[in-house]
Amino acid sequence: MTEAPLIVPGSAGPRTSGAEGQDELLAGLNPQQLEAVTYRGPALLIVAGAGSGKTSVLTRRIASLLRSREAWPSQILAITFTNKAAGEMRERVEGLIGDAARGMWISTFHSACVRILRREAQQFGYTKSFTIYDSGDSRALLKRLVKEHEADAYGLTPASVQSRISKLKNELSDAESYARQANMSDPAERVFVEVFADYQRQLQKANAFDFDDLIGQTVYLFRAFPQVADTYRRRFRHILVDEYQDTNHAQYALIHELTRPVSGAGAAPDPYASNGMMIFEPDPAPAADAGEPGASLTVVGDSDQSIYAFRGADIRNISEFERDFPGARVVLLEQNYRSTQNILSAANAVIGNNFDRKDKKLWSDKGDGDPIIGFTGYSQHDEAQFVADEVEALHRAGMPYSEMAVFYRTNSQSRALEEIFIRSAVPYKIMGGTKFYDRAEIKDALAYLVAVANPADEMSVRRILNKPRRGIGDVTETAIARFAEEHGISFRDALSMPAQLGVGPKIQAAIGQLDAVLTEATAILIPASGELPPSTAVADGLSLLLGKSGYLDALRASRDPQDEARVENLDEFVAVARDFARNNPEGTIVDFLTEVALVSDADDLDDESGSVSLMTMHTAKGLEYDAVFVTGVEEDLIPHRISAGEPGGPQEERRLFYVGITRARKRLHLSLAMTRAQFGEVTVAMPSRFLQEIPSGLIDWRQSPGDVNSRGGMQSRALNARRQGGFGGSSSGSGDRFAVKALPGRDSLKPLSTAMDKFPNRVTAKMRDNGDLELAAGDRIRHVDFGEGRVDAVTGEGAKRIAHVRFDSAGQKKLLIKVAPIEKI
DNA sequence: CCCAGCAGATATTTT
DNA sequence: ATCTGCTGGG
Repeated sequence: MTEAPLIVPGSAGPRTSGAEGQDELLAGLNPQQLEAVTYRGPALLIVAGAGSGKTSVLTRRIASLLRSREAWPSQILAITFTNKAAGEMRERVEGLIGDAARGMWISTFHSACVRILRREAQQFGYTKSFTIYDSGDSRALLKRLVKEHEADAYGLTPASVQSRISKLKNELSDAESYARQANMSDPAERVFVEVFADYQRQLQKANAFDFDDLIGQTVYLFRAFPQVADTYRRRFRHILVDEYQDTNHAQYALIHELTRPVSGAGAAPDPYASNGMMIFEPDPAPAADAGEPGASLTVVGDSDQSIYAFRGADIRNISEFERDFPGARVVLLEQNYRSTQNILSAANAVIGNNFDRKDKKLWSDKGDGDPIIGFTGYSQHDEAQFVADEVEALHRAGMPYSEMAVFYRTNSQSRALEEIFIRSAVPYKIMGGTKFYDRAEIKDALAYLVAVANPADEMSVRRILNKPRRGIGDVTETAIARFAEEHGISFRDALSMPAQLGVGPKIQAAIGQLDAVLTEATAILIPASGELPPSTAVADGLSLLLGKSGYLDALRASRDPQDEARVENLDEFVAVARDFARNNPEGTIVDFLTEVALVSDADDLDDESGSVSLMTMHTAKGLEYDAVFVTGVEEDLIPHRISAGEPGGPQEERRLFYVGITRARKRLHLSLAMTRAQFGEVTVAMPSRFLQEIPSGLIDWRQSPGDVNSRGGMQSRALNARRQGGFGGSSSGSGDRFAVKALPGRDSLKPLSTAMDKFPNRVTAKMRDNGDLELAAGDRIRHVDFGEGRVDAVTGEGAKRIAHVRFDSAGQKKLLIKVAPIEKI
């Protein structure tokens, strides 16, 4: 990449002079930002470090294009990473220039592709009411196929097949093209190809796309139907892509297709080229009508924040941008307007350990700010308590809850935090994670809607077949499927002829009733004559389906206490549908299902709600908060254990950690726990190597790993037995709190160990080494926080012995004997 | 066909 | 620890 060209405003390439009003759009920008907003040319790469104001630059660039009349809103396509980011960008552009912004496409890759596919689906064997399969749906389908093909005999699991298919689709590969280059003498490969091909057939039959197809099939569409592609090439004159470092090959290809010159292709394409599969490396269509040049492309990215390699993000898309788009201008934004210098110094020190990156140092003129706070808990609950306490302290000091966020590496870590937050009455909300739409009852409700919207989607019809219980079991289901097969009708249509299925009268009645409900709902949701249904149709249809199917009644009649919550969830879902109607008066059931499929919980825009946000570090990308808590900063968590074996894994984890800490404006807290429960097992955790990469002077440990660690007694000897080793630490000396002096040369190439022996003897009054404490049922103990109690039982062995204690006032607890602050009395 | 009880897998990150 | 899927008795 080139270095940042220092540009004098006005010297930039061909540009239309923005009329009056441009000045305010440009106010307060630094020279690089100004260049990024005003440069006009075919291709622009904005390398934007964390917090360098790229969103502001992007929105102003769009506003500037619109205000100067260089573009109509409809000529702009802006791609963001999440729907939430899209919504925010739209709001900000509208804030700058008002209603003149209406008509722009600002959306994610997936949403944009769905819009295109819905319009063009008929071109290649789909209908516009196609279903979108989420990961769970495709997993379910693959589960069936793996079984049918007996692929498990070759070591294939639904999960592994799913991930392989996804990776291939991200490379625009399909079963056929994969088979051409695979070793087909390997039976496992053959059966994989079979499953892959069958999977694709089933999707097509169900009139469904999976997430990856949304991108890949759009690329296919553009390549197979140049005149369709031309429509969009003519339309979108300015394409802007945010988070470009996280685009995968399919997304890259899509952008490439869209930015080609209009081909003016008149040649009739073969609509069934390659049997409905994707086409590869097509010859560039000749520019017949010497028409429009390709759209202008602006991409924004930061290779230090590339954290989606696992789903095919290819960092080369950004690093080779100039090669791909000759004549591209590159602008570097390095001044950070978000964080204090302490936070940035820590971030720089950490990311500096990635060896294959271009050096880039963020700087801030905000001053040092507060030190980073470190804390080491005995357990994840202890850690969570620290976070909750600190949140409360900050709140009392005047910081709104909505300005605080807690990050973790894996979704499962949110549990402990939730428990403690509830107990501490800290208002919080979880972004992403186990989603509302993942609950069984919501999926059931969705399946009812899909059964109406897209009856070809057999999976959905099968799902609701016996929900609620109608006495329809495996035997009946197979009978229906066979009848449909024999008569060449769909599974759904077979339901309308219960008498011919050869099943008992009771079951016939049940099927007939289900068919009637679906038919009635169809009349509401999809009026025959083609007139638009009323905006309340979706909510009405949903209520009808849930009511007349007996689904709600069955839940209400149940005495399982969980079912009460399920009814509430369904009520909420109906409320979601009503909300949708209010926001989208013209919205159809298909629009509703699309939104549900693509808009995750994290996209909810109600940040005003005054709660602390909990999310994974991945979800945190693009967001910022006054105070940030990064939790679970432990080896095997961040960097995650599984990443260790993957090429580039640890480096990606480092970037992820970097993303986490650069979200903070004023206060950053790094915390970890010495023990963590996973799979019901308590494991001993070690501080993350990344902690040592932060200069010690920047972290103010409330309780350091050394404090919590035992004083090297027998307990930790086993752990110490691990080879200790140094590793090119950050140029800024690693902390003496971490006793780096005791380590061998830092240029040692040995794998880094974070064995606790790095954390010296800093025994505090609070810490104990209970390694040899013998406890038995009936013993009485005293706990620092919980007071006195009686041991009910002791389970586990050695370092993992757990005391089950009934405290006199604090109730029942399980304690890891080795580290719990307890004593026998 | 339904249910209870048990065995086994399962959690990295996301659209 | 929790969820899913299987199995055997109703």
